Amino acid sequence: MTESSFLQLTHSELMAREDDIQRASRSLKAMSHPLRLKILCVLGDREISVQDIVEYVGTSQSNISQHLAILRDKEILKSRKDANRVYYKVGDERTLKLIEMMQHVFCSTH
Amino acid sequence: MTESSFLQLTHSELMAREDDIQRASRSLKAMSHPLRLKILCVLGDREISVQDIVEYVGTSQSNISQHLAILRDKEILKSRKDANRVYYKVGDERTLKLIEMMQHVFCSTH
DNA sequence: TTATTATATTAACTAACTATAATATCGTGT
DNA sequence: ACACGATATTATAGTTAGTTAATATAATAA
Repeated sequence: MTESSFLQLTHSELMAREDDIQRASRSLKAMSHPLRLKILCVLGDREISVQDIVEYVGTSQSNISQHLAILRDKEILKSRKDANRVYYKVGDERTLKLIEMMQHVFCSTH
Repeated sequence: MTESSFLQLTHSELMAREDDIQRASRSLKAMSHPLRLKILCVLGDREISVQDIVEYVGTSQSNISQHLAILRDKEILKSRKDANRVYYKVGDERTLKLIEMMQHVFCSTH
């Protein structure tokens, strides 16, 4: 451990990094489930209702609802209620960019 | 489900997407653990030995070794043996870009 | 008010992940 | 051959995440 940028950090800078790591890993973990990732890809920059997501993704309504709750709790998605339907979309511009970047890295056609 | 880009896809295109989703979620899951994410951030574009990673990240040698194995198995990291030491670095340029993008999205200072 | 559609919640069971401790392997120097 | 340092592997036990089925809530329509 002769050369280290880490050793030049103050205590509070190290703590900030630790916070970033914790927050990032929570978000990434939320995104890393196949069904949830598929939800994100289906959404893209659109806003889609729960029942349409169920049809696109192809599993039970209960299962989708639970996965949507996880993405909502981690602030990756936000929801809007209209009449008796609920619409979901990606929470912010940076998350959307990250999803696009993931598609660039992992998708054969993008 | 009136308007759908998904409905215009052929069977093999849908299968390719399914493969992309599976592969991406496996990789993201591997990256989404706090210790593994910290390893990736510590590495950046450098090549670092196991014992230095142990010191930087701060857990047992056994624990680090197991997490490195997971990242290696998913082809996120590659390793090189020199004498009785093993050096790790990020597997390819696209993964490195993705890590930088994650830092851009999640880190207070980057 | 009753029925119906859309979404969310809860319970139960199973499977997967994690950290620790103990042990094994592998390379190097004596 | 033996000891030592570096890394990997295995076993175990605790924890968390996943799917399914059943039920609840909430809005609308009849």
